[in-house]
Amino acid sequence: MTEVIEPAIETVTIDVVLSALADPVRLTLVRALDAAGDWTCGSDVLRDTGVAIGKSTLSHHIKVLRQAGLIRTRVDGIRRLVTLRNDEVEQRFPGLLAMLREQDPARAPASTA
Amino acid sequence: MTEVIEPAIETVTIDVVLSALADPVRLTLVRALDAAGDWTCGSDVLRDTGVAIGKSTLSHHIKVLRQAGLIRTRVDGIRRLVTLRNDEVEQRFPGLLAMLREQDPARAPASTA
DNA sequence: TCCAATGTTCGATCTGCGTCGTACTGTTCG
DNA sequence: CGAACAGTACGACGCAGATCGAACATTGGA
Repeated sequence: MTEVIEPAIETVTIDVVLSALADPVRLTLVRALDAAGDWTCGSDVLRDTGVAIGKSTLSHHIKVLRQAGLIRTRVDGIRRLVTLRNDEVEQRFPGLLAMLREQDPARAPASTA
Repeated sequence: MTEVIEPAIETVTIDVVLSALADPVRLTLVRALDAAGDWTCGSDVLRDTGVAIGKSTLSHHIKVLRQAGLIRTRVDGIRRLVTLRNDEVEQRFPGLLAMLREQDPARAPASTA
């Protein structure tokens, strides 16, 4: 009941997903949520990633990601918690999240030699 | 020797690929090249897909796709032939091209019921 | 009830980039 | 050599979207 509306995963098209992921800020957010693996406060993600944007801009990006079917928002008292729709995205677009995880600048690359 | 310079597939990042595929025209071009499966003249792709853009714009998009490591350009006499770097892209980003092929509006969707 | 905290919405601004037209390059052929 | 063809390079224009600040909404607690 405390979930913000989001599209069913079957109705999500790859076109919209690609547009959503094309922005560097949103890509960072998705990667951070993927790394967190659990419900996370939006502003906490901002702090963790070091992305410097206003709260209205963050709200905008979260909205885009949610409408693209990539994340889910849950109302928890005073704050909104967000999470990656991991399994659903994996089911609809197999391997997509793995591609984002690879070459993530926030994680230490394998070839640091 | 008659190949236009292109990045090695290992140096291609998912970020750049996502940005390249975020544009609807470029997405159409990639899908058309994927469907063609062989060296194709750029202007022929335009005609086949029905995309209405000027030739300088087409040249721009082809350049973006090539720099993103997705396509290859070969000089053939007076014209330039382009092709998808199918195997390399599949190796680096497994499943990516399949995602684009699915839900391709140019191909008849499976569920036309 | 009043206030603080978190996030959304709205309007305005500004930058990036998709688009076009023209000029230019390179190739083939007469 | 010169003309026609295919594409590239470059500068300019316009629009979509990223960003911000301020006002508003909602919840929790004092």
